[in-house]
Amino acid sequence: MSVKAPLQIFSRLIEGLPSKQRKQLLNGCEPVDLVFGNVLHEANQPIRHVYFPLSGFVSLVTTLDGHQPLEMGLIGNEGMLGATLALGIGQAPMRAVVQGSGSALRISSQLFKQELLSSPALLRALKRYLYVVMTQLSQSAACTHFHEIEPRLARWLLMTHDRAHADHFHLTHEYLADMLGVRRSGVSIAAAAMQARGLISYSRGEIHILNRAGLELAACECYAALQADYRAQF
Amino acid sequence: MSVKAPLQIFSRLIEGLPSKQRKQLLNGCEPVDLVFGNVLHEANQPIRHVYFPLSGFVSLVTTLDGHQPLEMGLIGNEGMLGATLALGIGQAPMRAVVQGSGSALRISSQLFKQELLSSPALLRALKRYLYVVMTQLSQSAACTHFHEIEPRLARWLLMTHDRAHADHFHLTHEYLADMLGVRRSGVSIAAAAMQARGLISYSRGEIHILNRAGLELAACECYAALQADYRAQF
DNA sequence: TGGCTTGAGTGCCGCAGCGCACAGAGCTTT
DNA sequence: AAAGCTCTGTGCGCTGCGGCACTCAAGCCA
Repeated sequence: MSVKAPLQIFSRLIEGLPSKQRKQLLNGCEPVDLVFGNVLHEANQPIRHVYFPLSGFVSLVTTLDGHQPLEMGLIGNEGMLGATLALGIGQAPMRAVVQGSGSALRISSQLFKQELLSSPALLRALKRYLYVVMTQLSQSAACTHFHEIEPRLARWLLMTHDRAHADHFHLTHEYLADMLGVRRSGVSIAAAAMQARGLISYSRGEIHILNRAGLELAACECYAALQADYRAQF
Repeated sequence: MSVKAPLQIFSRLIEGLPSKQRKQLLNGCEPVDLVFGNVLHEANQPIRHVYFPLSGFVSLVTTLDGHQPLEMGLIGNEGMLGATLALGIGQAPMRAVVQGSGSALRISSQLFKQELLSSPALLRALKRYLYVVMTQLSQSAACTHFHEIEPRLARWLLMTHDRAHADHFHLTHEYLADMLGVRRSGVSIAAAAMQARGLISYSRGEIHILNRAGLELAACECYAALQADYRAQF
């Protein structure tokens, strides 16, 4: 995908700013491609750029010793990467990996810090967003622990669907297994069940969302809870 | 336990402030007893008071539909309850329950907000603390998912030990099971194993730490990781 | 066209932890 | 002293999932 204008896809965080501050922020931003698999930053490493995904999306993953990674958060055009700068901390708490190719706006950390100083609305938005991220973290922690693979997979697909702005996206079972912290064949079984019910279809990594309403029924309540948390703040 | 001077136990967060700002903050604080089991605030409810535990400690728990609660964080004299006020949000992300009876300092949210405005060092400390909390959330999410009961229990006992400032504390297996999100008898088995190895002893809810070094070996690396995260900021 | 790589289906075994249930042991209450 | 409650030990059957491994199908490359 090239860096062409992402039709009608904006960063919701930026759009929420008053026009003057928005323009100034956009002034410091440059469009970039998000390429599947790229690591935007590692855990405990400095944040060089702040990203506002547009059509692409990014996932935050933690890694634990000899285990596969585990996804803790998904960031699309409803959010941003690098919000911890609002805490005055230029370090990333987790690894950020591009989950879905697409476009984003980015701005250097230094410029962004300046923007934070001159744009109170931006700071306020970031704080709210940070709060949302915290609630998301605890919600998904509990979800990961208590819920079974299939509802979690459904939730995950819904969240990805929201951020991909498309009815299909490329993701292998292997990859999904990493996100959910489970075995690859566990995903295969859950996905097959959902395909059999006509909720999705997939082939060689191409996943199509066929029945979104059905998926919502199949997902655990965490999906709705996370949405509600976001809406409560924005 | 009465509200007598908690000998030599201070709030590390407050102690880190420059003396003028510290005094002013302390001025607005009142000592209170933390009583085991008390709920200091519910999830998504307004924060009335900010607490700085001294000898007592508090745990943050999430609840999911029909499941037992699950602990997401422990707060002792190294931290505070209500840090989200630094985000300008007067709402609590999770339920806060007193885990260990003891003392704390508390201050009303309103007064605290004023302090935040007049004390830049306080604000900075809060921001750092919030960052620590975020890293803790993701670390324990992964730990809860991947690690087994025994190492998790050991980690939990260590964390409690740090915050209880005593070699023994009162906690039933039932309660521990809730914190870890597991079955009560699962805790019984893990605890019995650790008792057999001479790491702890317990009887009717009274747990004694006998061999801290051994516990550290039995714990998963998450304990060390969490400590490192905290130290990196303070 | 044939081989290679990647993604997915499937099966087998093992196990940690669940749900449940009951029994015994130690404190508390009257 | 007896009754009752709370806390812990223990057992049984079940299941979701891990580890592993093999097969097959679909693209890709030469």
